[in-house]
Amino acid sequence: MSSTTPPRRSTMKDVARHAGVSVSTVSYVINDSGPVAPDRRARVLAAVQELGYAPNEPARSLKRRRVATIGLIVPDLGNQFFAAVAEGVTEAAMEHDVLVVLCTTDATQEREAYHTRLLRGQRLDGVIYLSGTGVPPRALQELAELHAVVFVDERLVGLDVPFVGADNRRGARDAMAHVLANGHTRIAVIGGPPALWTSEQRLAGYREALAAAGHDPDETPVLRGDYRQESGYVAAREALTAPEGSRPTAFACANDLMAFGVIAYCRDHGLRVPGDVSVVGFDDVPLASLLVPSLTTVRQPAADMGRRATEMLLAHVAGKESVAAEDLWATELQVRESVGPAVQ
Amino acid sequence: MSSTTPPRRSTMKDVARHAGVSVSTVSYVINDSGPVAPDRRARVLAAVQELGYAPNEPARSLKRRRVATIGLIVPDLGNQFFAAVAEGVTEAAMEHDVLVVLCTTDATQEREAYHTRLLRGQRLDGVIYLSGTGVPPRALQELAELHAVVFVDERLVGLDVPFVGADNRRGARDAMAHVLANGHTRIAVIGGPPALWTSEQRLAGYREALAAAGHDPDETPVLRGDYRQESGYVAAREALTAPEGSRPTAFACANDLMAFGVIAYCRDHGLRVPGDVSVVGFDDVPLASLLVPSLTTVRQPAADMGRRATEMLLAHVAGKESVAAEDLWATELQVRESVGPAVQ
DNA sequence: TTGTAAGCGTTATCAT
DNA sequence: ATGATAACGCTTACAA
Repeated sequence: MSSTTPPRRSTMKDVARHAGVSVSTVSYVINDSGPVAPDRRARVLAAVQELGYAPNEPARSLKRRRVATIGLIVPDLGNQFFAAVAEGVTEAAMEHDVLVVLCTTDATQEREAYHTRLLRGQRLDGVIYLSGTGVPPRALQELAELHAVVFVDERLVGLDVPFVGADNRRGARDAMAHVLANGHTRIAVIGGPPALWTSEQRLAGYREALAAAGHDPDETPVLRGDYRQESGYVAAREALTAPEGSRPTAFACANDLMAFGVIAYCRDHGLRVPGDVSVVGFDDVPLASLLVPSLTTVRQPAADMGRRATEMLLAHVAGKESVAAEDLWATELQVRESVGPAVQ
Repeated sequence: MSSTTPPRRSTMKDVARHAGVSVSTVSYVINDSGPVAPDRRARVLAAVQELGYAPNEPARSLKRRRVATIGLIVPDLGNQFFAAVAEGVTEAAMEHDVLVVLCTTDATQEREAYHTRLLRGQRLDGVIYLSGTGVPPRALQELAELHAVVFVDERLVGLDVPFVGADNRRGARDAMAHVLANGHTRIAVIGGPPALWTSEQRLAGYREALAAAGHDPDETPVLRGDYRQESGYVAAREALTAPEGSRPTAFACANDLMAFGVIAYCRDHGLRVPGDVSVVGFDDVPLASLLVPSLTTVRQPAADMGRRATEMLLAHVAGKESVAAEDLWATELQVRESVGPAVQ
């Protein structure tokens, strides 16, 4: 780290003096926002080079009333689905020369509230919000009034905010239909937190498929996880230590991480997948296809969703009023090894 | 998104007028930076509440010459190791009420250069830099002169910048020693890009262990990957389609992702791990323990490293000159299923 | 204890 | 085509 005293950065004034022109001329050159004679332009550019001048962004933001920065609020990057959304966001932002402020909430209301307040104070162009709790923090209402906001993946009701997500219900229906097509009758569902829209959508999809196949959805037990691996492990234990005969032969998991937990439980207890137990997940994170057995799951185009949300946000900021209120992406069932024929 | 016209945010002046005091009094209250009589303080607070006032950060930054924001440059979040570092950074930053600007480079020189330039212009308090190429962009020198910078994981030579990383050489030596202890003699190394310090350190560690066990390190073939899964897959193919008898029975992979690639190749080609082929990785990403077989690998405390780097950066910004030049973390071998006894 | 006013480094209007 | 100059919203001497 520089142990020298902070070398005072040069300002436009310095550049102007150095080039023998006025500050406005320098500004015109920097922003290409006014007519400048070729020779003077060259002089300015040379001075910029020489002094290593770079504009002071806070000053610029103050004047322009625009910061060229968006916020991204996301539960946790350890979940590759969220990581992929974040990648999509940063890539799209980069194409527009916009900075991304990253906030991770660990899916807790406290941290969601904290970051929402924090971003509220910033002059941001907008915020991409992935809720991990399903509960809008107080400040979110204000945030949404002050800035452009787009929800991604998780939809919060009661707020007039555009949404980018996947057709969760449909995806879950396909997953369950696939399990049923393999002859399973005793199926356990491992859902996400009840407060989340995605959880309920996926549950609804599972039930739809169950009903369509002539089952009574209410007879299928629903265990509640929290979308983390550990909770899948715990749920698997609960279901698989039930009285013989009522144990499920298949698990429909509301996300891949929990499905990984189920598979880990099976491995630790000598159960074969898919020999003894079949498993489907949701998300299709990169490692789903790598696992042995590879995981049958539902693909969500995470990076695309992040990119799209960013584009929507920036389009809105740019004044385009034709911003869609909703952008629902199709999911795609990925048939792999973790689902096999039912055994009795 | 708000379809109404942007509700002009109130300024300190508004609050002052509303509370019947001067702007300085408001500033004193907001920042708790001056003496204010209790009743007037209350009036100000009430006005703030009523108007929903929040300070204009760009203006504040302009005046204070400090932005309370750090930059984070990272190759890609799809690699859970980097994602974990990023989590550590955001958590530490949150504790200091500092924002994090996220930049992903996809490990390309172009994007590293782009983001370095971009951040150079911002008035940041500092930058946490994870190189994906090993090549410092032009602007990095300037960046480091202007801002506090800390390298994490990957060390770039020739720049006087503090470093937070793991003892890569030692970790690799342990990994290779473990493989050798299992009786393997034909071992293939899958290294990272030659330009990276981590690649060379790990390679050096492998060679050290080889030599210590009485092998000639030069007889061990080194295949070069790029730390991505696919390159591990390709390298495995290359090594395992070699003439019978010269095929390796074990792979030492410079990171987990490439080890996953090797395992995927084996799965696709009917080779058992660890029955036919043993594999060790490096990083211990969350999914390493989940894989079947679980991956024997070297643990790096990624989140801790991110946290520590952030603390160092902020300590430096706060003027504490006692910032260490280097912070090397111990690694820990995680013995799991993917390494077994050598077979002939 | 409170208020006045001078910047912070830009951008953009308006003369020239 | 160029250059003064007045904001932008805040912090902070300094004055009262």
